[in-house]
Amino acid sequence: MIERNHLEIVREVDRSGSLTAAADALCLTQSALSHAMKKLEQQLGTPVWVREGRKLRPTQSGLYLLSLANRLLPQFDHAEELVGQIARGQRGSLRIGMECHPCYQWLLKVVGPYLEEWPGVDVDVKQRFQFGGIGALFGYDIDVLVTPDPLHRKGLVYEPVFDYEQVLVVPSDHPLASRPWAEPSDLESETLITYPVDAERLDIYTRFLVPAHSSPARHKTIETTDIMLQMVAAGRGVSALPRWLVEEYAHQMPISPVRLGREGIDKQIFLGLRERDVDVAYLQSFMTMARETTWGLD
Amino acid sequence: MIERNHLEIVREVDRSGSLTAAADALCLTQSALSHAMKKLEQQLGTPVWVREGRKLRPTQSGLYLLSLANRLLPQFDHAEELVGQIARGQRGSLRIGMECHPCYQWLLKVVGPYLEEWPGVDVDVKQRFQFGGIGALFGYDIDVLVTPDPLHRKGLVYEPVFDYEQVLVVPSDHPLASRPWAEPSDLESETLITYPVDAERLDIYTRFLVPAHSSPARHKTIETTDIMLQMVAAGRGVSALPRWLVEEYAHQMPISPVRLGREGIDKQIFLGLRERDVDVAYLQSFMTMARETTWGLD
DNA sequence: ATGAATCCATGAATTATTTTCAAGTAAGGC
DNA sequence: GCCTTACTTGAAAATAATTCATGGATTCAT
Repeated sequence: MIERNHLEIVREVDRSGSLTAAADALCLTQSALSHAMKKLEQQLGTPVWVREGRKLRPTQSGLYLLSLANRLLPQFDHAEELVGQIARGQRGSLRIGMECHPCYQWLLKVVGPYLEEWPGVDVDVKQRFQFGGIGALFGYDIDVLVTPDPLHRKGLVYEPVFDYEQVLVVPSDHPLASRPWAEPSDLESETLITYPVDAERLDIYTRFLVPAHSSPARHKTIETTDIMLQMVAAGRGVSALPRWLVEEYAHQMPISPVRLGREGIDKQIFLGLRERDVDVAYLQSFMTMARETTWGLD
Repeated sequence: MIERNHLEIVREVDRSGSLTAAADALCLTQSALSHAMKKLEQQLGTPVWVREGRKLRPTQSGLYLLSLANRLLPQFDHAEELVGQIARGQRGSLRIGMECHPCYQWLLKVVGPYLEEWPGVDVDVKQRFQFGGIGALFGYDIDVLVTPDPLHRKGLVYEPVFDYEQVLVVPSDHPLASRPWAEPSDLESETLITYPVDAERLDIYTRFLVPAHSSPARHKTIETTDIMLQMVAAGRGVSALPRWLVEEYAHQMPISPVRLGREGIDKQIFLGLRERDVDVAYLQSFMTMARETTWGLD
């Protein structure tokens, strides 16, 4: 009924003062405008203008349509601008899923500069997924998954963003603190503090304790990194975290990193995303910035 | 580019969950929708949906378009509803021009009930016109003119709404108060108070004093009826006003009406409007209510 | 007054767009 | 595996928008 072009005509006639001038401005003939508005007037059941001499005077309906045009047309224009930005990958929402607890500290470093560079992108972080991180990716609950386990699935791609060593954290005055590395058996008299996730997802079990058939004296779980490290500093247990993270906290509290085994446990963090999205500019940029941020940590 | 029908499609696909269902709801074929959206996607440079199995998942652009649709489409609907009301004369603006000072009191009586009956009509009253009341009508500054002088012009129509007698107002204890009528010479010792308009527009001059070559001792002008009558009541002068108005105020203050001359001065008030507007329902109704309100005054 | 110029309306012809029709492809259910 | 469902696509048909050509009305200048 009322279409965008009708509003365009009403606005332009008001601006330029005549059908003829408006037609020029809109790159149409005066006749086209006349026909178009006549049809609209028939549908509305009221004239939009009345002829007065050789001028057009807007009727009440015309005045109302004019106000409508001035209200709606800018919204159409703005919408097209915005969709254009989305199309060019300059705008969108970046929902980041985290399957790696301590990575949250790292993520905070990446997000700050990223938000500055991509003002059109809204960032959100999710840490709990009903069907796992990969399910969340497929289900479009998230756009990027931060994970240490790049489980390959068709339609997903992974890219490593940084390597780090997973170390044991002990109080600075702990006997292990001065040892070059820890043995699994060293933990048999300790309280091990971890994030509350399945043991299969904890490297200290899968790659250190389990192969040696060891286990800690006690096992506690804590949600947040800060509290976890305060517990360690207070001598209430030991934990396993990335070396860079421990070194960062070591300035503030009496904790020390200890290598896990002679060779140490090396880990990699990957960013996974849907194959379909690899060309989206703001996602690509996130990958790049994620890799670059790493350098400052090593 | 983005047209109303595109938004309509986006909204309906979201509602019904598939192109096919949306097509049914919109009374079009599924193919038509597919073509229409494909064209839009080409213009925008981004898909609106991506196929996922045999479902469509909205992209970022699609989600944005959906929010746009939910925002703009109701405005289109509302606009059409409103224009329909304007077309049926149920909505509009009624700007009333007054060329007759005391009529303002009368107008107040009309407007109250009128506003109740026509909730869609905005009423405004104007009392000063750069090119006279008729100029204001022609210039679309007002829609109705309340005037005692129905100056005929092509394109205008007048209708009498009420008759009244213009009387002299004197303090109740004034010698003239008990006389059956006043003579022009009676005013030669009086202060005459009038509204501040040209003498040619004051009947007490044109139809009473001037024919008798009389004039009052002094002439003062006052803008407002209330103050004018308080001045009269206080014995500071006499004035000329409609009898109904004087009788109304006589309950509250010591003033009395006196006929002007043996025959009295009879006047008529007309409503003038543009011929083009005579069929507008809310204007017609105003005329009717204006006439009816009069009855209560006689 | 009269003629020229300006502006809008209108009907017919043309052009463009939208819609349908008729296959075709791909995924999901049995 | 086969049937059903849902979207695509290209071509044809239907519809709508636009232009062209013209006419009527008003204004302006002579």
